[in-house]
Amino acid sequence: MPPASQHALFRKLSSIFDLTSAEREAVTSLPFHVREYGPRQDISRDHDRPTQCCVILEGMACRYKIIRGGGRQILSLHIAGDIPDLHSLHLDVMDHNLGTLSHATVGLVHHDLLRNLMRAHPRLGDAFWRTTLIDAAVFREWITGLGARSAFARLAHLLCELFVRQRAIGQTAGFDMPLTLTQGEIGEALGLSLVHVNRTFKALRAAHLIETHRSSLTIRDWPGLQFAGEFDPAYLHLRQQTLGPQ
Amino acid sequence: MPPASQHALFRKLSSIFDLTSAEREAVTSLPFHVREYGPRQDISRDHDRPTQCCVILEGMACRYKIIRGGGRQILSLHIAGDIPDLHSLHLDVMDHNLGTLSHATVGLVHHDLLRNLMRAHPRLGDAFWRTTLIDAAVFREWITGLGARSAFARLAHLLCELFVRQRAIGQTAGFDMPLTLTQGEIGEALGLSLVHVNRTFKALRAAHLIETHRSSLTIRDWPGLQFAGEFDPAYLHLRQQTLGPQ
DNA sequence: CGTCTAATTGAAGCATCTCAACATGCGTGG
DNA sequence: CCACGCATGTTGAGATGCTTCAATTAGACG
Repeated sequence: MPPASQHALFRKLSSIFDLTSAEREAVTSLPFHVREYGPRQDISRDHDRPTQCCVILEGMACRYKIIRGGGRQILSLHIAGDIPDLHSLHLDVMDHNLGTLSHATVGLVHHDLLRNLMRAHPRLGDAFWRTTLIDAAVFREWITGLGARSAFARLAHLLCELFVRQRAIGQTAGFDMPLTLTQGEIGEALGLSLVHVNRTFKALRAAHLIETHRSSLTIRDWPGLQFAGEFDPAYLHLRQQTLGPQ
Repeated sequence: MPPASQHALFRKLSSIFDLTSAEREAVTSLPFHVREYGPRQDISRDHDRPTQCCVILEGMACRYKIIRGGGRQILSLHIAGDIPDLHSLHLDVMDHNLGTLSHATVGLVHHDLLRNLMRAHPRLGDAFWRTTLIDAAVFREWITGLGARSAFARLAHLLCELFVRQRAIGQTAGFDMPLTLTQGEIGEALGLSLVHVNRTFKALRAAHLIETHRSSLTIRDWPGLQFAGEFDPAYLHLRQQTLGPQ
């Protein structure tokens, strides 16, 4: 149980509520099995019956579904601290795939151990439940974007969400954030073609809202970008302090 | 605590796992406050901080968000047995609205009572958690439809979902099901204009997949409709027997 | 440097939207 | 029981946001 793994999970839960020292101890002593994945590898697949959950420790992963015709729809993006298959604790069969986007390190924990932890510490159980509820809140926001917003607003919104979530785990510097997703992957998430994502990036740049670099992005006009994306971070249900300055 | 309310909630939980007699007793003795709503009334609103949860006993409700410009995006549809604001137990602030579509009867239960129930019966707690996870699974499927499927497939999929869910609670007769949603409301759910929903209905009829009546719909070709909508009921995570014959 | 992946741009096509008109059905009051 | 009014459903025609196909450029890495 390496320090990095404790750190990511502990930070995640702390970003949600205050742990007592007993709870902290219990989480910290959870035995993880650490595993490395290359980019574009599946962690678990549609129809699988997982027996463990994974905490992302490093890198980026996504949930996705395969569409008839060969394409895929990305359902959510996951960064360090996320537990993207926590639902498998109570939903036996996977109804989607979970895979990496970049190189990633994950910590694997057996379902039984998590169940025991939650029985012994009901408040921790509630905190884990809460993380799955926040997941659902993010899904709702994505539905809204896909159903009712233009490509311009959708992309702006996605960038806002990534910025706030990455800032909450200390991965941003000022208004710079890492962005290793390809435009094709962003298209798979936003339900847009690669070509149109490219044109939409161009439009966001032309509106002086962002600057793009190789594998990072700078927000030039944060209020403007939020407005363009109709972004209100409330749906992320972060504690006030994790929203950070600005 | 009228029999109808017990019935809907009990059936819901039974459709998810086997209750012991003690658990059954505990659920059955939950004190509900029954309330009636007219069509198109809000049960709770964005930014509210609910102190109770509602079980739909009769009628239809939906979650929705208001979009800049006045439109709205419907996020999910809810029928008898659903607890569409169960998330408020752990997410203080509503990030969307919850309103009725038709006339509806709901049973209200205070958060505290639910929390006590779950502390006393952890397996019931898991069952409630599971219902919110199934909600999230439905969101994922909607994201897939909105992001990657044509209007034709989206509408077919929605009808399949409504059919299976209504059949699971005994609201269908053969291949007939009630359908009180207006085409405008369906458009708000599918991210389509009212006009295009109308044309898509016409196309589904022309393909001999469905027949439409005033406030009900008959599925003429169930395998065909499922194929058209790329519908696989696995994401609803129903127990096998509630999937019923066929 | 050559090779590979990702980003960029142009041009034509199409799914879906908007605007507008009209039809149908149902409830209500006279 | 009929007549009106309102909500819902239906259809036509033109506009547009996004897609697809195709080609080119730029960057990263051995």
